[in-house]
Amino acid sequence: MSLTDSPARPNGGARPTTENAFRELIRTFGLVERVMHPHFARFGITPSQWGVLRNLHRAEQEGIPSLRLTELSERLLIRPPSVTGLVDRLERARLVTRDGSPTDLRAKQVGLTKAGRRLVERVLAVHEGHVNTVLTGLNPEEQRELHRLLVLWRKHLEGLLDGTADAV
Amino acid sequence: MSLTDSPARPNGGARPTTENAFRELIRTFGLVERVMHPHFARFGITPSQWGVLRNLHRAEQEGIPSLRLTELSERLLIRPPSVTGLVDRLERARLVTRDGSPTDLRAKQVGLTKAGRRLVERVLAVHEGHVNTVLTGLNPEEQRELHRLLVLWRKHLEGLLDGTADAV
DNA sequence: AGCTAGTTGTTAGGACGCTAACTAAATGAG
DNA sequence: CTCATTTAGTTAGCGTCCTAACAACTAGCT
Repeated sequence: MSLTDSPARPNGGARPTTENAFRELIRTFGLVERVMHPHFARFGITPSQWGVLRNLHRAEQEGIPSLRLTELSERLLIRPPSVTGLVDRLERARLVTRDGSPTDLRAKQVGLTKAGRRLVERVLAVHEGHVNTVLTGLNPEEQRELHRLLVLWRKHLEGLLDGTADAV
Repeated sequence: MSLTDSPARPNGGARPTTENAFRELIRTFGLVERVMHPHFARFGITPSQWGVLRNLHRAEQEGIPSLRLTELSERLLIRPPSVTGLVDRLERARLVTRDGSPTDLRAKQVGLTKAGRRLVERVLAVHEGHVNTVLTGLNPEEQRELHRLLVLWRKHLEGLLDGTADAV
């Protein structure tokens, strides 16, 4: 993906344009990805696959044994065709099952297998520690502030997307 | 890539784990991408392709008429094989040229075509305005603060990547 | 009941990123 | 000079995401 525009480029010491926060987000995201990828690779899965497993696991803990593809799509913020492929690979790895729903013959119910559940628990056992490592560059107050600003920005972006089909 | 883990999930008002800033970064990034993609699509290019064109244009303005593939790879923070594909498509679209270097027969010099240069200038004419729109959700001070925190975090992540081959 | 309209998921095809493995050329040590 | 090593770029193959188009099914209106 990479919306990357250019690297640090000293900028000759001139006008720090409003574009800086923007670029920094993109670069930081790339790094977070690079740091997290090997973390999950140790368990034989990708970050995206973890998203699916984690959501199924959470649902289970709320007493919901399986989720529909559309439901997963909404939770993961990706389109249904992407979920299809993701679930294909997880199914092939025997980590999830995909069964037709009895009440709605179009829908598919995706659920964890025993192996899938075990994997999630193994990952969770070290996950929080790892996320903390990733975030220790900021103290708790900075983390809260960063979170606050990102939420603020995100709300604004959501407004942009909802409002404009494609206004300049 | 979507490191997506799950959506807002009210969290029942309980322990706001340190993971929040983390998740918010991922979600905000996804939105930035969704907002920027159509912006570039209007010009028939993708955000990644813009990265190439913009860097070539910047180089030209510094008196450097072309960049090598490796140089592009470093500036864009992506691996050489990805640059190959990117340049392939830009070449097919007649926006850049790829010529062998006379001094080093292995190297390829990538440069803007006339059409590529025109396109960059057309994009630049509206680009800053668009970036500003994207960022108006935050006032200037908030933008600076967000930038500061992201840089802080990024430095930390870079340390993690340099230091550990794969420590837990 | 019957027909239209909307939903659910899939397939097809494209772009982007990665690693691993390879070719061709430059470099450098003996 | 020659041979081993390093560097530049490409190819092959995988995983992720997207849009467009489609099949199958549901639902709602008459």
